[in-house]
Amino acid sequence: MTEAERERFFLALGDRTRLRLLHLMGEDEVCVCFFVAVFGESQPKISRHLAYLRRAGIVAARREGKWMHYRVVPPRDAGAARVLREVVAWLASDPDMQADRARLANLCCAPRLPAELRDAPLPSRFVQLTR
Amino acid sequence: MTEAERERFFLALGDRTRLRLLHLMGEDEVCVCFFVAVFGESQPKISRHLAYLRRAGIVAARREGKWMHYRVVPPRDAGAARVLREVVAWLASDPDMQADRARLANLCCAPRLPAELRDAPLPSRFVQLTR
DNA sequence: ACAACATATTCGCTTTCGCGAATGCGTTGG
DNA sequence: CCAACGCATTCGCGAAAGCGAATATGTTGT
Repeated sequence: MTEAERERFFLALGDRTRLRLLHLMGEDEVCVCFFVAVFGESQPKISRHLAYLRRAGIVAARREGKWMHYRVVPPRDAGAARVLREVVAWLASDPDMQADRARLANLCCAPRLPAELRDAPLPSRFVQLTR
Repeated sequence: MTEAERERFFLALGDRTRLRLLHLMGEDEVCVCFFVAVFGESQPKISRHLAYLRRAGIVAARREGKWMHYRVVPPRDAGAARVLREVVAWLASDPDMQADRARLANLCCAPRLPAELRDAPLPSRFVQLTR
């Protein structure tokens, strides 16, 4: 990992929106529309921050038709991977971050999803075998 | 630790000069003049970066007469402290960073220090019992 | 008291970053 | 084929960050 890549790695973590994104992903894969819904932020803003994290090698994207899923991936550099694991653990213990998780859970387990999430693929931890 | 403090923490790590400073300190305390000598950078530049790290709660300063010593300190937040420990370990395995350590060692163990370091207090790992 | 030393801080400039608004692009359903 | 959807990217602006040069501040030796 070059010096510039390492700088980009830490700068990518130096923004509360990007940290919230990382925490909401956790060990799971999350669709972009859920980030927009949980954070109440504009879609271009979320998209730009995800691009930033992607360029820093911290998340990976997977397209499923028109739906884009994102997940945290361990960076190729072992040292960076260890740092990132500690970061995610740190975020997991934060009450404000946990509120985001709660909002995601409330959303996904609601009797009826809002219109704009009606056909959205749920994060796998919320997928029931019977729907 | 507030959201803003956490952002500042990561942004503080998002600069190669500040990372080199952290690595050169390691577990030791280092005088400002050695940073200037090893990096070959201007004193105001080094000073400003140290101030940045200080404000981020990553280093602490100790004045000894006119000499200023800096050392890495564990942040008060336990999560931040764990992340920082991983960061320092990561830096320790980096060849370019190790070159800085080598330059510091060469400097401190030289038969004669350069004039501007003549009276400077050496990092404790280079202090011999007999001088 | 004062000059010299070591370091911190400010000023002004340039570069980089974050964001709303707008737009571009790939996919999908009719 | 085309409109609608989901998302990525660009534009332009304001804010933040990095740095050289200059200066301020505390300490020390004469």
